[in-house]
Amino acid sequence: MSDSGTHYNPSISVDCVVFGFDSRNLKILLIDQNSPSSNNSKLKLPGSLVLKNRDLDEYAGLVLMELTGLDNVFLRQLYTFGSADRVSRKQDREWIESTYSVSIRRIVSTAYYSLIKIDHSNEELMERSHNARWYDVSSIKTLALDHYKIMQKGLEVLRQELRFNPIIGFELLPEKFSLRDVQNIYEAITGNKYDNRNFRKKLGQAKYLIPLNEKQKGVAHKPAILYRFDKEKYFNTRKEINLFYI
Amino acid sequence: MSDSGTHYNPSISVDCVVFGFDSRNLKILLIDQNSPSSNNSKLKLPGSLVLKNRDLDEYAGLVLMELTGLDNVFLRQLYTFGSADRVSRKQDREWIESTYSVSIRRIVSTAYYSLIKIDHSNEELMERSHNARWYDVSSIKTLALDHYKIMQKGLEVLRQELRFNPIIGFELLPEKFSLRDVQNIYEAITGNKYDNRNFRKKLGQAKYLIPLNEKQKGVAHKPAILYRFDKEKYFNTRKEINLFYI
DNA sequence: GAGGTTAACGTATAAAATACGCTATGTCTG
DNA sequence: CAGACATAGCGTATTTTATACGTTAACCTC
Repeated sequence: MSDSGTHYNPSISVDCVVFGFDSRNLKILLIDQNSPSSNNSKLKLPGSLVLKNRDLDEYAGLVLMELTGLDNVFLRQLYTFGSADRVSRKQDREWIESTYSVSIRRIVSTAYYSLIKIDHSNEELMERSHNARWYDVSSIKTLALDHYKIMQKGLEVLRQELRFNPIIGFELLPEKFSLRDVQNIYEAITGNKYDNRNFRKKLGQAKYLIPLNEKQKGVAHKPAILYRFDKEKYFNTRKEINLFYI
Repeated sequence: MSDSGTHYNPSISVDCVVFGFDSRNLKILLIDQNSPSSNNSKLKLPGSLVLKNRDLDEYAGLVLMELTGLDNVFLRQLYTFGSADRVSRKQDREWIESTYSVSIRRIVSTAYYSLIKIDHSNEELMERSHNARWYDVSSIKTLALDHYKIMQKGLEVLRQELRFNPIIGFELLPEKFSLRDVQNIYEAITGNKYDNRNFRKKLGQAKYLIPLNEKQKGVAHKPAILYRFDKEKYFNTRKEINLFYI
């Protein structure tokens, strides 16, 4: 975010773990921190120091809006990373100080995670204006600062959330999708494999999946019927979960 | 925490939602903010501004340690509250500024929740040195600052966590407990009622509940066998949860 | 020792999860 | 254009888990 340095709180930041899905693999939106002043190229999460008079949650939304151009996306708080030494490396500190024109000491960062329909995102724009691209989550082995740890936490929470809340699967899917897409996204996030016949039997109970009069085209096998997600039906027909594990 | 004012970061604090259980009701540990300088008595969560060079998570443990004298208690991050106006009321700001001898603007507070065996806590000490007492959660209708909202978030996360993780039930129970105690704690937290016969059938499958050669005494009905919780067996016999809801 | 109260065990039924057989419908290849 | 192939889509049988509820047991109080 661009603003005069003195308005930033030099000890509070937000970072966003932005997930997407390309019908096969889970993706994450990362910024290539390459700049004239630093010669080592390193990937980082989108994020920013927080302006002094801004709500934290609201500010995370702004950061995401500026990056993707998208408003009203799924965005939730993840965890707050507050190790005293998380910005202790000289090059990290210098990068932040030159970017924001502030003198920093320690930064507590509140991380958020967001789910985005990848086909809604303007990849060219993100690349041109922020050097941001989608990466395969499984291909990422290291990130700047403690951002790898933050990404891991994002994955953990995403998996946990998916157990109770199928909606997040639909935040990542395009408007029209096949039942196989749903299974792919569940498998990509949980790491489990499901029997296709039983999986679709389970989905068949869901009243919020509306079949369209449309099929896949150009696939070298029987084309699947496409579905859409009915948000209203979802909230109306969802039964109360009254269950616990021993 | 007592320290020279200049060492506090004036924009970051921790607050703790501390839950206990008295074999019937869910309790919360609160501090009566009554002081010579303020004449209105108001309850608040235990918490503190954070010293500049301290880890956030570690610092929450210290706050709890100073309050209860207990170390190594169950303590997890809950949520970070970062509204720009959460300390906007004049009396709130003045109370904080005089307590910590710092000038504050906005405070982002990271909230934690903790589970404590109520019989391990030294109630007299907590009351004498910190004006802290256990209150019935259901009796609390309002708290200082945005602490009521924080408490609600604590309850929400506790309920969510109890679905997958029975251990938290055992963090609240004493070393020896009856199956009825377990049911009571589940009912107190979830707000659901369970059929006692089916509930204990379910518990019967749990290999980590070890029956003791000991019964309740002095109860006006058939005395229940007491059990203990075997942490090792819990982690060894716990089966993988491979389930999701549509 | 009768009555009250909760523990503890049991049985019958419904619902959900799991395993796996089989046919249908499109594209691609020779 | 016939046959291979791949995934969609439907069905059945079995096991596991949840739910509902009947019954006896062991302690207290009066």
